[in-house]
Amino acid sequence: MPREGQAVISILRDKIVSGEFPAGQRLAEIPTADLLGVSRTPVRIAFRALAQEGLLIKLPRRGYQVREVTTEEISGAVEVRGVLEGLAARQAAEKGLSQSTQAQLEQCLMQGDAIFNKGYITEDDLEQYNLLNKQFHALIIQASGNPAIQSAMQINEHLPFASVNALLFNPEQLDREFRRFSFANMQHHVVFEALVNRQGARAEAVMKEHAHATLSQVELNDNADSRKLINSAE
Amino acid sequence: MPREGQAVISILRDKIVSGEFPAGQRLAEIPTADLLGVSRTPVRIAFRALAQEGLLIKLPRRGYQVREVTTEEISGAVEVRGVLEGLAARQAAEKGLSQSTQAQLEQCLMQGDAIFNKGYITEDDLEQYNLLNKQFHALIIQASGNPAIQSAMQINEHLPFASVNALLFNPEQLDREFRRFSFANMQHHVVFEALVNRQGARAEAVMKEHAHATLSQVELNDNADSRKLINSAE
DNA sequence: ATATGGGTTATTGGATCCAATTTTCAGACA
DNA sequence: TGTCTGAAAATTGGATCCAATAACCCATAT
Repeated sequence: MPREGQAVISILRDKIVSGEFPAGQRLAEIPTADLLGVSRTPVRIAFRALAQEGLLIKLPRRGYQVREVTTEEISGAVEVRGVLEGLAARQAAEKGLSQSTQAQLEQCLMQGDAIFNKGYITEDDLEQYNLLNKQFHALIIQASGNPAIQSAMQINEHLPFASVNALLFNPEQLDREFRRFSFANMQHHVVFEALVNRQGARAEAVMKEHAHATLSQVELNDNADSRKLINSAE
Repeated sequence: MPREGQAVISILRDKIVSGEFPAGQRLAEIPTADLLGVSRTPVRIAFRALAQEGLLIKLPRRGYQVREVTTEEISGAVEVRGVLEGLAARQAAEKGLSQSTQAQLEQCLMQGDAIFNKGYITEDDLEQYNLLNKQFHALIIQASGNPAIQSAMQINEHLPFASVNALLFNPEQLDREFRRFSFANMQHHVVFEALVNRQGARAEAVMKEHAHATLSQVELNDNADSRKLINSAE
């Protein structure tokens, strides 16, 4: 049985978040199907799914359109991520960490320290840190034991630039980025400490603040061309 | 053009949340298509959509299954709703209410007061209050100007019993329910006051607490049979 | 008696066909 | 020249057809 359906969704999602399909672009079924070399059926399903994710908007009788994402929306989504991850941290603290989760979080922290203890960073370092960061956040959401948090974040996570999975950095100012991400790594330590000590409110507050650190408002106003996006595929 | 697609999703969603398709029930495409008198295509799309909403889970090669919703999941979803609506209230307070929004919120409060000033309630009252409640919450989310909040709540809102749109009450203890909902209405007043006075943190805290009030933990442990669900269709 | 293997069946996913509706363009009339 | 009307084209959505694959069952062999 052809099992391309999921692939079509991923390909189209990539083309959207990478900017290959620019914001505002209209997408019809037939040209898209031709482009991907599949029939209209999987494309139709993909369009619906991506519309539900919020990447496309449906124009009645005119197909779909790549959604415009404004900086207001991004900061709104970051704010949402903050409260959701804050909630996850609080619930994880209240519930207590399992042995295994605690060990895995410590592992993340140690590997992060190794990166920043050098005193400088390279692009490769950031790529590696991106994976660690992703894992750290995923572990805490897991540890909260609240599946609704993950569901609620799903939609947000697909918005380009708003996701934890997409670190945005400026390769021309690696020293500044070093300070930024090294600070983020220190915040991870604080969150971890709060989790271990069962300090729910503290964990929540730090995590909420941490959401802003990952994507600072300053970045939003920077020149987009000079930035680089590490978008780890799922 | 046949335009039943959206209807198929709604019908199936109804059958699931109403319990006509009990939790754990397996659903295959062909029997479902026969049942609804449509072809497999719209059913397939509906299954995918409902799976993304979290009402169905996909069993590889075995179709879909109506998802079991545990009380832990419900209270988890209520918690998520709390932080999201809390965020909405804070951002609405920080941003300030528009004239029109303030007027509409006042309208909701006045109509709510009219219901509870009688000193007792009927089932019809609760039905009416359900609409007011829904409108009140929707207005605040709107007023936050943060569309990501709405997106994030979307998934949660489809979980039965966790939604603002579904008030759950016990018609055999209308006096107790009177106290509960009259208290909820008073909380609305406090939220409104905080919003008008631009007290973001206060609005957030009260709203977060208010989420718990709508569906108290006590209710979860009650005998389900004696309760009645008002589920206003969207 | 049980386990394994082959064949049948159930079931999903993609491709194509068909119907319906809207949009758009062109021509005609005011 | 502008506007209105009608027809054609574009496009979506549903139905059906076909292929592929995994589950299931029975038979046979150890």
